[in-house]
Amino acid sequence: MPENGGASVQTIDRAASVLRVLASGPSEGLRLADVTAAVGLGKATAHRLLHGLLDVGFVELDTASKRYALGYELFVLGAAARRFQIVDMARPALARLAAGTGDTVYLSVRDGDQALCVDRSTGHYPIRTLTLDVGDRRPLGVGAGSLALLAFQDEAEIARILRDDHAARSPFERFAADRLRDMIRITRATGHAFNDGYIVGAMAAVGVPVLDETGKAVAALSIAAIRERMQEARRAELAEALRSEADRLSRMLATNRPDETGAEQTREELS
Amino acid sequence: MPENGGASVQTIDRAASVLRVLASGPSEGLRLADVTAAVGLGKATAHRLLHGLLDVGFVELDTASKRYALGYELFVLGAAARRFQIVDMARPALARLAAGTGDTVYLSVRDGDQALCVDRSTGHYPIRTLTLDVGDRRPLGVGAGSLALLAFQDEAEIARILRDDHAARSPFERFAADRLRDMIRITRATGHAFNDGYIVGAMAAVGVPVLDETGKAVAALSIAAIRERMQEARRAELAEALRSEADRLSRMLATNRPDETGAEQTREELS
DNA sequence: CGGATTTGTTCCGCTGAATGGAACGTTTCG
DNA sequence: CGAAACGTTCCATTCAGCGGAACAAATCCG
Repeated sequence: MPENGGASVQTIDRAASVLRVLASGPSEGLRLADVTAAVGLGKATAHRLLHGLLDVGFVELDTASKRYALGYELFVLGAAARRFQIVDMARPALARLAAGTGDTVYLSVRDGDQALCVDRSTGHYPIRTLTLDVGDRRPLGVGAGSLALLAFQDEAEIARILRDDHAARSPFERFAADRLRDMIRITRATGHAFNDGYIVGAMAAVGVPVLDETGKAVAALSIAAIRERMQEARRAELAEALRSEADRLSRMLATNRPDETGAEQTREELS
Repeated sequence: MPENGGASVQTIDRAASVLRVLASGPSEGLRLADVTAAVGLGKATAHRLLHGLLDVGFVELDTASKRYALGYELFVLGAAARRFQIVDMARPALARLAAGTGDTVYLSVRDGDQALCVDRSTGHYPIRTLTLDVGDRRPLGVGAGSLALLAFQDEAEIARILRDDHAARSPFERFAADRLRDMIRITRATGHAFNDGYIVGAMAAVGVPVLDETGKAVAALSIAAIRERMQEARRAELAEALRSEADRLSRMLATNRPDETGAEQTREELS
């Protein structure tokens, strides 16, 4: 029984590959031949998949140039993935934090028992500390943002994760269950998570949760810098800056208003 | 040979149904049973599809609550459908126009040989004229926004569409090829399209193109109102307001900067 | 301009991927 | 605690998807 690549449904797997190829291609779209080459399938197969995706609106075909591109339905579905709306909402906050501190700022959300980095913004400070890429995952609890997410979950949830996820955390030796329990306590007491070089020796990071109405963390903002830039006093200031933006986001989530861009109000012209 | 519903690839069609069900459900996600009921498939089938989608990251499963929701990969793909980025960019413009005029404002993009309405904003004027829903399509040329899109395409393209798309336009008797040719000429001369009750008698609309660097229309802004609110003078004012926002959008597309939210600049805190 | 080549589309017989009924666990609820 | 609903796994059957090949259309080039 040959291992096929981890997909449980072949067609879904292949269709997803096709979509990803289109996503990474130019916005004008790709020709059938390009798609065929990139996904490594016969042209008949690629053609059939593309037209299947065309039927459901995930792909669009410019009949003149015969170029395939991602379609409107996919855009709609992406926008309907509401958990991630926070990325758009938080973009200005990340930019302000990066500009204000000079360091690298991350936005993470909880995804199952992992923290998923969904956005990043880089400040001007010359030594850049890119420990996480957008799309990267960490076990819950490992790293400042991830720890902030874990510390503000339900008690039962935390207990389960500490108990079950040993395997996932094992590559990070400083994050065993008993050490994590202490960290969670401190995080809750101070309101922010602190990672003092536990993953990469020279690097430290602060993280704060973004809470929903029920007080559960749905996202985390964090800042990473070399340890010299993370001593007591500065750390407190960073935590404070993070907290202020995180609160703003919490309020935005609660009211579901995007951001006060509406400052510029235009008066009535004709009625 | 029973008609199955128009899908050329069954699995893609079914998977798309599953995703749409998840999209229309609550953001906490849906249980397997809910999905099963909504798509009308056996639970074994629904389960397999969901796990196939899980493998490619289009769906996420909260293992504690056993709820399925749209996943991060779908969000990423949606964001990669760059043609539609303009929706986010244009939202403030639509809001300003709706507030400033009181009427209904539409954003359309070209999709093949159709105009696709991708966003709408409603003003306060009591008589609302909702001729188009978001997601609706019209043949290119039919309606103010659609006409603005058509008029600013390549010559060859326009010729082909006028020649080939009779069938698509036939439900709209006032938009035959020869009449359209005149309309296009006028639209180009004045810089805006005008639909003086050609679709729905009591309704009129103005539309302007959003041009890319090459001068081709990639989108259109339009305003619809009852004919009384669309006389000569007001029409000119509306066209002017649309034009100004459309130009702004063109510039945004060219530079690919989102919007000048960055008004509030935070000063350096520590470096 | 016409022949060669590359690209796109359709066809069709074969096959294994997807199917779904059923049986087995697991959770939920009264 | 027992019953009902829900989630997961299994497996024989079959039809959906497969892909080689033939055909058609567009593109290149001498």
